[in-house]
Amino acid sequence: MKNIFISSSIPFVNASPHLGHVLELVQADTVARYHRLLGDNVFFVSGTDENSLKNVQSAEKAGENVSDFVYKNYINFFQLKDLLNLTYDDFIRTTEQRHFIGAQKLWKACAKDIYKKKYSGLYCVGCEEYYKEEELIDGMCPEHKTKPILVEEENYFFKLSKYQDKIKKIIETDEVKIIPQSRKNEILSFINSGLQDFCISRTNERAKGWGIDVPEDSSQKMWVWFDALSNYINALGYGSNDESKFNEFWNENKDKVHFIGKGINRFHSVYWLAMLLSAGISLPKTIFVHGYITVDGQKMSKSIGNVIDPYKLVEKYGCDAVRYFLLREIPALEDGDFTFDKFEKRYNSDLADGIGNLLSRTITMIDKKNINIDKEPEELFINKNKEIEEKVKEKFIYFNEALDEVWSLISFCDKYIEEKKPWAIDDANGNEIIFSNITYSLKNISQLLRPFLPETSKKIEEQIKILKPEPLFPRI
RNA sequence: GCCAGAGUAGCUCAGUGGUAGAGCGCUCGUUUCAUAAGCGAGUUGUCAUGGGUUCGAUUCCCAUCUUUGGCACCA
Repeated sequence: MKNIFISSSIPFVNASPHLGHVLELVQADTVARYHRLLGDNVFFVSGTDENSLKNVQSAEKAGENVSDFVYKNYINFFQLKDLLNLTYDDFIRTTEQRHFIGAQKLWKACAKDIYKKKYSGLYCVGCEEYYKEEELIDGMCPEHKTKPILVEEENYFFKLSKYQDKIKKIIETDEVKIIPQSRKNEILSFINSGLQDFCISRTNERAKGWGIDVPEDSSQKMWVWFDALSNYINALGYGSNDESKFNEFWNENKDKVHFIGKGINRFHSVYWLAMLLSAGISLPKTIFVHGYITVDGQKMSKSIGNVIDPYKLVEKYGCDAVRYFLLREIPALEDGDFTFDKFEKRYNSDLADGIGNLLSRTITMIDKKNINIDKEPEELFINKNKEIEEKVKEKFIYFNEALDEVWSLISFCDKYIEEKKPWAIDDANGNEIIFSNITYSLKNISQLLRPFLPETSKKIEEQIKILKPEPLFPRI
């Protein structure tokens, strides 16, 4: 039995969750469940990033108190757990006390690499953001069409440059493994372009008083990424009175996996590693970078109005149907596309007509003909099941391919039934073997599906036990 | 602009120096245990475009186009 730490990234709470957030959570959950089934000691954590200035701006726009606004959205994210049958062991909000303590401890642990520097830039008051000269249009803010003002500010910087060679080597040698390769290449080329120190604080004024104080300098707030990344270890009690979990699952443990979206790879694969190196804390083992979900080929965005609400989707189709679509139709490490048409085709052909129908026809015949299914399965079936089991294990992390293998076993069973025509057999003996083969496979399929579709897996087991057919997925 | 990846049947993708495959969809046939499901057969492609290397390229090389991503203090 080994310890495994698994994290999802922590999304901003400036809006409700969409299908893209759910993709990552379902992927991470599937892996967490898989390892628990293998007997590993899993700690799976998710959370919300609540200190960003974006949250403050969104709250203001909505005319709400920032804390209330953030809380409301936090609830929407947290409840995804029940919605999608997720199994995090902990959920950390970055406005929690434990996170503040941990973030500040990490800052202090990096103190030798932190220094103060004057920074000047073109600042748009409307956007509350700095712009680079080349981003301006005719010297004006592209958003507000006003002339930005030259602002000078003294901020804290982190000596990222110092870690360039070290990080490069760590990534090249897969000491920290970035999956897939293309994302690793991207990071390497970024590093090769030269790492510069980065700003890790902003003035209280610019942060609107929202965020975590820089230790021993309450005139500044920590830049949101510096605090946010530490959530992973803070959830394990880093900085608290009892750091035993932190030691057990992080510092003295190798198996640590971050699930992130492609947009935040750099923060994890470069900044985070540098911060940990600086603080003398051990590094994650794997960074698993997934893609984004488009809707009918377009980016999901509020302005287009094509944002898919996971709550509505689950309400309409059910939890496992949504989990199945995300894991089967969206390639694990690339972008994928959602449309209701694709969703329903997938649902009908794989879930209703595939596993659902196979179970249904099997149970009905066993029940009607009162067939004994306790016979030893034939070698053909034992071998076939073993073969699929191994393939699923091998391809597991490429969820779509692993599920494809499970479905090939379903198809194998359907063909076998067709060939044997058990409905035309009166002889109980012949049917006993046939259905022992099939139920043996169905039980196996149920086992294989446990991490992916936990509810469905349970239902299959139950139906075989009580022999009462109940559609797993009613056809749409 | 620079760098990297991708461009193969309606869709999602696999693949190979010797004139292409899977699943889904669709059409037809067939079975009846089943959620009008299952099974079988069939269907479609200038393998992005233009050159080059080669006896021969979709597969190698070059260019072009399209597309996706990265190009730091902005998730």
